[in-house]
Amino acid sequence: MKTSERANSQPTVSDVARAAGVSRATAARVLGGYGYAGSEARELVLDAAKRLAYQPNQLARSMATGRTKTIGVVVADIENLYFARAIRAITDTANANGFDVVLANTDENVELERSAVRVMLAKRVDGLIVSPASSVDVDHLVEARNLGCPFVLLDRRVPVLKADTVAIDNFPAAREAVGTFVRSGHKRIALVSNSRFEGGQKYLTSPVRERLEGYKAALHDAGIQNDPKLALFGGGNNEQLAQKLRKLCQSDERPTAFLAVTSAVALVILGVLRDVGLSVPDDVSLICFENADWTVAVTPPLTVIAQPIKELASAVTERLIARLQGDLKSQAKETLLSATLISRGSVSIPQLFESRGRDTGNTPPSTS
DNA sequence: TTCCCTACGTTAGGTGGATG
DNA sequence: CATCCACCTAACGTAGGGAA
Repeated sequence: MKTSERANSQPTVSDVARAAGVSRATAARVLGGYGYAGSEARELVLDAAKRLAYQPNQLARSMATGRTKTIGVVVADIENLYFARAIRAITDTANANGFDVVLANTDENVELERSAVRVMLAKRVDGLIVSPASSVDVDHLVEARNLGCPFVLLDRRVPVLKADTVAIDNFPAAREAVGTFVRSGHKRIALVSNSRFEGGQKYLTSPVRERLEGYKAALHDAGIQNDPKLALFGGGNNEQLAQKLRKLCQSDERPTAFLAVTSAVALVILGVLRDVGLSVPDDVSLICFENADWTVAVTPPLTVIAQPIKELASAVTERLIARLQGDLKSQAKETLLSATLISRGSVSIPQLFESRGRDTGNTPPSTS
């Protein structure tokens, strides 16, 4: 059956070639921008393509090349601001390099992640960008690699995979944040996360684990004994986290400072503080990871640890594209980007001190 | 039921003609 | 003979039709 005889079919290279009076191959080379083509033939082909509103058939192209020019992105939570911003930058970078993006959400669930990777492989994506839910259950990623589908890890490190990774250097960032509390005179400092903690620290995602380690290191630096009750984990449930926080805030062992591992957790903390009648920074100091827009719109504006999400996501995409464009031999590379503490107004000297101060900028609070 | 063949649209390598 | 250009065609992976 001839192409032109099929009903409802879009014009193909054959149609363009026939309309232009050249061979199929010549038309294909002009339209594909490869190989030789005379200027006269080129003009005829482009004119015919315009007349027929020709659009390349990506399915056929993929069949011939074995490439789909598609990148699969598997992240834990697309509602999370951090990932939303990352996806935006990944899409921009991918598009600029001629790639499309297919997205999957896993809700931090390894089974969903496994299934998402399977779907991506079935769709024959050229490569994957993954923010793995687990640093232990990664057999599906090993399988993807064995099937010739390269991947780069976004934000989370999984040493056992020896994979290209682009992440934030969380340890010093958390250490600096806690150090800021310490320098203001805080001794009871809590770390708050909404992660699951069953099975212990090794089951935490690497950013949370590294922030926890940075937190502990800063306490150690200051000679403050680590109180396990002050590391709070919500188990993926905001209400459960709020309950734990409420209980802690109403106890005699109430912390005077909170380090939130995400801006979403900071929102939960602010809600609880309002409920129990505590204010920031007079009663409690607060620093959170993520420079979310709302953190400057609240009173006081929050001191945050800003992460270079755009750079992170661009770097991860560029790394994958480099792999796809032939860099299959070079060793896996781990890139760590620095986070920056931005001092605003949510850290002050704890209540037990006679005088109060507040960080109003980059200068340390007065202790006079 | 199983096996083989063809169609789909494009790419890419091989071939050969025209020209200087 | 070298270079440029255009044509021809195998191959890609899968669905579906027809033959055995």
